[in-house]
Amino acid sequence: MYCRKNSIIRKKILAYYENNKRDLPWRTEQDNNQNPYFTLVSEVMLQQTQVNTALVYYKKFIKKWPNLNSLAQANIEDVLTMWSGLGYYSRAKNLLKAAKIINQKHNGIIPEKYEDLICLPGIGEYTASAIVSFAFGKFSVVIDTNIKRFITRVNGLNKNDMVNKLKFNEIGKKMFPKSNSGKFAQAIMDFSSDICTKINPSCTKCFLKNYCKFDLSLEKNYERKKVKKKFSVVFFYIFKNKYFFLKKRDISGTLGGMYEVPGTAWQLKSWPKPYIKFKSISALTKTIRYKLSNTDLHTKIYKVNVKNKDDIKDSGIWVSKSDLEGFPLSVLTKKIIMYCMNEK
DNA sequence: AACCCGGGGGC
DNA sequence: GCCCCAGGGTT
Repeated sequence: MYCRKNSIIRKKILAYYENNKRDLPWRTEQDNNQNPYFTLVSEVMLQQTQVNTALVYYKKFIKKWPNLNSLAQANIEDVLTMWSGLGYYSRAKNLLKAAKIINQKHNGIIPEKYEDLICLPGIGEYTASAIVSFAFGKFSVVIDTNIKRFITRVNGLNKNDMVNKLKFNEIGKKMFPKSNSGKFAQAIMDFSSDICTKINPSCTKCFLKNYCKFDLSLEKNYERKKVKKKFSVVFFYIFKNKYFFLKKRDISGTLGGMYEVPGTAWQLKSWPKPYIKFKSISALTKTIRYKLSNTDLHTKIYKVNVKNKDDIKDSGIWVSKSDLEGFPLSVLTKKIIMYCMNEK
């Protein structure tokens, strides 16, 4: 059934986009014909990460690996080093894996079919539909949280409406334009970051205010807040002159393949064996409280000045400050190193 | 210090 | 569906 309201929304959103669209480096071609590789890299970086944060990494990444083939030849340590500080490092691993699979099974060409894309590691429903419509110009209902919020607000939905994935898709199918779905999705995202923001949306100046059933009171107390889990960890900054000791984490598991100053697991039970002997000679240097999405990390840092590098009965490497940019390090590891290096 | 933003994957 | 992922941002 033809819906006049959706037609007006489409027209106004697309017009807004023409005049206000963000100038982003992956939006290189026409709106439904973006470079598929640029789309892939940017959309993976934008998973759980906001545009301004991803931008710097995106530019560095594309400069180093300008096309899919070059990325497929890369090694994981270089990709993780590039990703250092961006977080959620399994994205980097999956992106490299996906590039290698595309090289082997798809002749180096990023597949155009949703069914092929969604089989690649790190590519889920959102990213697959984004590539399909942004790069290949096919109709696809792209659903991210901005678009969910938009659909919820325009239709005045509330928590009693039991809105789930299917419902969003159903509404989206009627709302997204048949020939410009990718452009429309990107338009809503820009609109959401500018006008239809989560907090304090600019409803009074919004060009859709007469077509929107949004009621601020409906949105209050939607989510209940989660309690962050607390963990205690100990790290050892072991140094001799300007060199300090780094250990590579096992490639599988959390932060796999990243380097760190050696430490305990998240639940502190006892000091790991190679470091027990430092217990008596080192004093607590610093406690850092480091908060992430779901965790509240209490880290204790011990600085240990060793006389001989052989004192460490553990596998690892000795590096100095100037070597650091060549290694994949998490933000917390960087903080610990910076603190210990600068502290007298 | 207390919130907010946010997609994939494993279960 | 729900939880986790070892971030970054604003107020």
